[in-house]
This record gives sequence, C-alpha cells and structure tokens, in this order.
Amino acid sequence: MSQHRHPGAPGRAGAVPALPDLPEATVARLPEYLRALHNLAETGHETVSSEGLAGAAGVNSAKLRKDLSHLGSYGTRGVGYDVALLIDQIEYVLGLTQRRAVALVGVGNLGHALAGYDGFASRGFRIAALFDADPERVGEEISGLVVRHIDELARVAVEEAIAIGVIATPAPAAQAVADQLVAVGVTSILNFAPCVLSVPEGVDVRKVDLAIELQILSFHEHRKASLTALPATGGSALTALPGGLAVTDPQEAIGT
Amino acid sequence: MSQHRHPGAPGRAGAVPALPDLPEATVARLPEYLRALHNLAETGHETVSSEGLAGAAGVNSAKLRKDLSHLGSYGTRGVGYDVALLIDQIEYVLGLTQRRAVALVGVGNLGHALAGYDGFASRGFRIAALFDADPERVGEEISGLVVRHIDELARVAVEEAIAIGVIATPAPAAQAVADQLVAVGVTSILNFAPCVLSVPEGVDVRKVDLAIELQILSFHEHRKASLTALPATGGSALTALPGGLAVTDPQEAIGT
DNA sequence: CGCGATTTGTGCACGCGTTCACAAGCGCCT
DNA sequence: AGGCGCTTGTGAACGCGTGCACAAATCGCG
Repeated sequence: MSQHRHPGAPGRAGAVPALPDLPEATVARLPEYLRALHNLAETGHETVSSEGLAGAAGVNSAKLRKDLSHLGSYGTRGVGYDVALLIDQIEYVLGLTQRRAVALVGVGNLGHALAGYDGFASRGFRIAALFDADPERVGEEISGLVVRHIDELARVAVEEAIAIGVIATPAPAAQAVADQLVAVGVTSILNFAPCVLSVPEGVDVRKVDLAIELQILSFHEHRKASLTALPATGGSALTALPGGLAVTDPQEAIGT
Repeated sequence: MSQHRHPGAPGRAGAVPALPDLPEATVARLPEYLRALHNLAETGHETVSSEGLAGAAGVNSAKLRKDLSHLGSYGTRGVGYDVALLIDQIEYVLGLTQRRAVALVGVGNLGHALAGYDGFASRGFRIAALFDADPERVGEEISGLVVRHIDELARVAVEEAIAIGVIATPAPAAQAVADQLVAVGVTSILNFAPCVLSVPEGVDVRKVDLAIELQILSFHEHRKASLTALPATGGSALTALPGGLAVTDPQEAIGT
C-alpha cells in the first residue's frame, strides 16, 4: 500500500504498459485536464491542488480527484499534484508519447481548415497526408502538404504509418472512405460527415457534427424562451387561451 | 388516455408550447433522428418502424422508442411512425420552426470553413454576421457576407436578432468574445476555442474541441495496441521481461 | 517531536440513462 | 366479426457516473 506501484510511469525503465482501463467519461475529460496542466506549467506552477486544476478545467474537484485516482496515486496529500509529473502521466495514458500520424480525407471547406489547424500538431498529432477524390484538388498544396488522390491511400497509409483517419468529405462519400480506411488497417476514425458510419468491431469512430451542436443549443434556446413566456403563473398565460391560436413564441426573448 | 393530447403539435391551432423537458441525452440524439428522417423522406418512405429508424440513426431501437415517447405518442402500433409527422414534431421541439440567426466570431482558418459550411443553412440556421478583431480581415467577403469588426457586435446583434454565437477565435481571445456576446443578450454559445468559458447562469455553452476528439481516439488506439501486445498469455510477454526496459509499443499494430 | 492545517483518495448513496421484456393497441386477412 | 401478427409504449432492473463527506496522509511550525 505504501509502496504503491505506479502503472506505466512514462520514461521509466520496467514500466508496465498495462492500462487501467478507465471509465469512458474519465477518458473524455483527461484531455481537458491536460490542456489546463500545460497552461499551468507555462505560467510557472510546480504543483496544483485538485480544486485549482478542477477550476481550470471547468469541472467539480471531487470528480477530478476520482478521475485522477483511476490512473494511480500521483498526488501528495496536503500539497497537491506535481504538474510536470501529471502531464507525463496523462500523456502516457492517452498514448501521446508517440506522435500519431493522421490522414485527412476530403479537403473541401472544412478539410482545408483542419489541414491548417495547428492545434493538432501542438497536441501530439501529425497530419501526415491529405486525400481527395476530386482530380481538381489533387496536387494542390495545403500547409506544406500535397493533396493526393484517394486511390493512393493504401500505399501512403503504410509509408506514413497512419494511425487515425479523419473524414471531412460530403456525407454520401463518407462510408466508402471509411471502408477504405478500415481496409488499410486504420482502427480509429474521426468523422465530420453528417451520417452514421458502419465499421467492423474493433474500429472506433467518433463523430463531430457541427449542425447537431447548434440544434442542441436551439432546443435550449427554445425552452428558455417558452419558460420566460410564462413568467410566474403556475397555470401559465398560454393555457389560459381558450382554444385559439397560440402563437409559438413570436420573438423568443432576444432583447429581454 | 385514448384522447391523447399531443403537446405542441407544429402548425396546429391551439398548440401548447409547453415543452416536456426532455432528458439531456435524448435531446442530443434528436438531431440525429431528424437527419435520418429527412433521408427517409427523400427516399420516399411514408412510415418507418422504430427498428428501421434506429438503424438509420445508429442507436438501439428501445432507446429510440423511449426517446420518442418523451415527446408524446406519435407512432402507430403495428405500423410505425409517420415520417413527415415525426419530422415536424422533432423540428418543433428543437425550436427549428424558426430559422435562428447565428453570429460567427473569428474568421481564421476554422471560421472561414464554418462560414462556408452549408450544413448550417440546410438545417435550420442562418449565419447572419461574421466578426473578427483583426482590422486586416475586416471588410473581407466570405460566402456573401462581409466581415465586420467585433466592436460592431452590439449594433448588429440587435439588427439581426442574433440568437446563437459561435466562437472560432484563438483561445486567448475567446473569453472576451464570450463576455461581449453575453453582454448583447446571446444565451447560447458554441465554442471552438480550446479553453473553458465562464458565463453567467442561464447561458448555455457547448464546446467542440477537435484535438480532444483525436486524443480520445489516441487513448483507445493506445489501449488496443497494449492489448494486442499480450495476445493469449495470461502473464503476457511483457511482464516476462525481468526488469529490463520494456519498450512501450514500438509500432502498435499498424500492419498486423 | 507533536499538533494542526491542508489536501488527497475513496466509500457510499443517489440519480440518470440504458436495456430488457412484455402488455396494450392497431391493421390486415379470412 | 374475429383472430393473428406486428409494432409501439413502458414498467422494472441494472449499471454507470456524480457528488458528498470523511478518513488517511503529508507538510510546516512551534
């Protein structure tokens, strides 16, 4: 107990790579902690309390402690967490000690932006290749990379040791691209196309849909508006309407 | 019971706008159902079973039925759901019957792409204004919209009845922009900047961080690799190493 | 050297979300 | 008209995630 074995301490000889399979919710928060920790490190902090880190990451401190406890005991009671150590630890767990190569398929509007997004490079990833199906776009140079035709995927994937595929194509093309990525051994896909992908077991797909995010916000906006429409009355002014047309939120509280 | 009152049927006279405050998880899935339903409508389907819709949306059919049951009873036992009716219903609940105006702040790499993304327009939103703090970019025309200086936000927000703000600035600028959006009455913000925003109660913030998505994938990739590293042996080849350096996944199963 | 202040790590209870399984209801066919 | 097959809607059990509250542990100071 006192000799707690840190599993997989990064850079240590004899490190046990057994990952303590974390709750999915925890995994989703670790990157946020990591970003906050990098900020702290840059501003000269050597240690940080769970309260402090939780604040910087926008979560509850109890949740943060429980999350971190899943990767082992890396804090010091009465003191806090060693920032540098915790960074190493989280980066190790997330598999960021090696810079993974990312293939981006689809260099349209969004693909262009992603190719130029420096947040990838600065956080452990390397965009290794760009692909598109449109011959018009093949050969174009974006952020120092030449766009290749999708048919070259198989060859390039091996050359560059592609680990992750990003799909930024129109929806109708996405499934075919996913199939091709899977065929060349990619087991992690980030999908920006607004459609569901079907992939074999063992392949992870995460989806980012910008319109969906807006629609969720729209719902809450709608709800907030419908609530302010009935300010204090329990029964509400709207049910007071006999059976006539109830205009559904004419303006929805924009200016108050 | 038999005379079930459909709450808030869209376009109906006497519609009760009381929203049946839905579980958050359900709200997050409704847009996906909606997209699937639009696909079905375009391919000529009049009705769809929970099984069919669930398949198209990539979820479990029981979950789908429970989700839909929260908005009322819109299915017909033995038949399924009326596609058109369900579309109307979900769009009403999500508040998409009115086309909400979106302000996009930050027209850098990502902002450019977002401004040109037609998925917004086609799914109930209207990008009404673009802003940036860089005088260099002010005046530039993107997808038919002129980039305005952020200082004009207050005036334009009222003119255009901005309902939702999208932040696509660098992280250091994001909080200030959020404050300005809140100041002009925006209560829903979609944040693409990699930082936590602090906003007053009643304001909804959703965050999209592209690097975080990749890091989550990276974790699973790392985990999958560490599992295939110990294929069948309970003890594993790695713990078999006496105390020497255990290389932490030299290649991590790319070509296997 | 001991004590108090501080902070981590965690047991426990609670609530939400998911899933199963089935009763209730609907349409169709005979 | 009646029965049969199909599909929805939902009660109930289960599991995960969250948050509280506290014991355990460490540091600093007198």
